[in-house]
Amino acid sequence: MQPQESVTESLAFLLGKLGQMATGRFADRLAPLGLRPRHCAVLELLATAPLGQLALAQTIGVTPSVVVDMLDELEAVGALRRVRDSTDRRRQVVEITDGGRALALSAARLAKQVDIELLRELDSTQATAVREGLARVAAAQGLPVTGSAPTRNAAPTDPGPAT
Amino acid sequence: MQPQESVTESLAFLLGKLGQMATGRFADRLAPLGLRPRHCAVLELLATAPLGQLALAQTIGVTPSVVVDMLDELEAVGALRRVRDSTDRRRQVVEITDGGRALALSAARLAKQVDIELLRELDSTQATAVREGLARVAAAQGLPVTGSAPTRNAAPTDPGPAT
DNA sequence: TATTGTTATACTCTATAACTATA
DNA sequence: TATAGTTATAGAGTATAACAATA
Repeated sequence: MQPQESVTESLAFLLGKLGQMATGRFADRLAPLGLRPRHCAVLELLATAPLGQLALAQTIGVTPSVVVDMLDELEAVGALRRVRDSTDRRRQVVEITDGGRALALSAARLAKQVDIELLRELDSTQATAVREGLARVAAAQGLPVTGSAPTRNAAPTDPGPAT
Repeated sequence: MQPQESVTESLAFLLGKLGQMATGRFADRLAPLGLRPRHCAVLELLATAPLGQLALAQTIGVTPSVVVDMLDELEAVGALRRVRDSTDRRRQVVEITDGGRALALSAARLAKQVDIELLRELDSTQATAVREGLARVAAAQGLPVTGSAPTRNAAPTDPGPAT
């Protein structure tokens, strides 16, 4: 089932290479929009409902300070706004703007284009198998449904009793 | 064929997340050996034949200065040695040691273990489909056969008239 | 005292550019 | 002048820790 004897033929290693390549490609496409790949998870999450920053961080599986940066950048592009919560003045609720929704849509189109290029050599059966297989792997490994992956430890499934 | 409407469901994005996760897992396993994932490509390449540093850089698709660092680290672990070329004293031929071969073997075993964990939820048909599909994608995109992926542009085959 | 968001800082990975020693 | 390797530096990505305002 795993016929390779070498690291470079392993799935672990191959995924790393492909991930780097795919992210790079997508980032290039996204650049003209003023976005980077990780921003997309935020936009798509907020498209569903406004969210506080910590909840956001937890959901996409990154640390809060990273969220601050991403929100700064997205706010600079007019894709969202932070609204102080009048009930709890520590909180800021993050809301997507119409511009943000438009960006998310454009980004989704670009991602689809990249996908087509990546899958160029596969027939639709193979492509589907890869897609579904990887989705299953991601689910089994507990990757956040949406959002960028936690780099290392971080058990996002069990954030503990906090909040 | 690409039924998703969102970035976060795209293959491009998914590969990025999975790549990060897989690389992190593998790095954790490798750490006790004093290795990191990228070192493995070097070791496996050298296992075939000694090589000069520039050739090495080109083959695995990274910039020469990165090779210097990696070789320093691998030499510190006793995995290889740099031998000055007596014909052309600018060159250093890099040779793997027995220790290096042993490390490469251990690393391959660890990679295999990680693969098994990653593919835990897939039956062997699906696992094979994913493996073969991804290998095909990698080939189609021109990833270096062995070694870590070039981050972005970098046409290592044609460095151009610059310098 | 705990929590929300922020800033400051550090570490990894990778790249470019300037430098050395040879050729 | 060109090439092999090296060093110095920079940028993107992420994380931890200390801090301010508020609860």
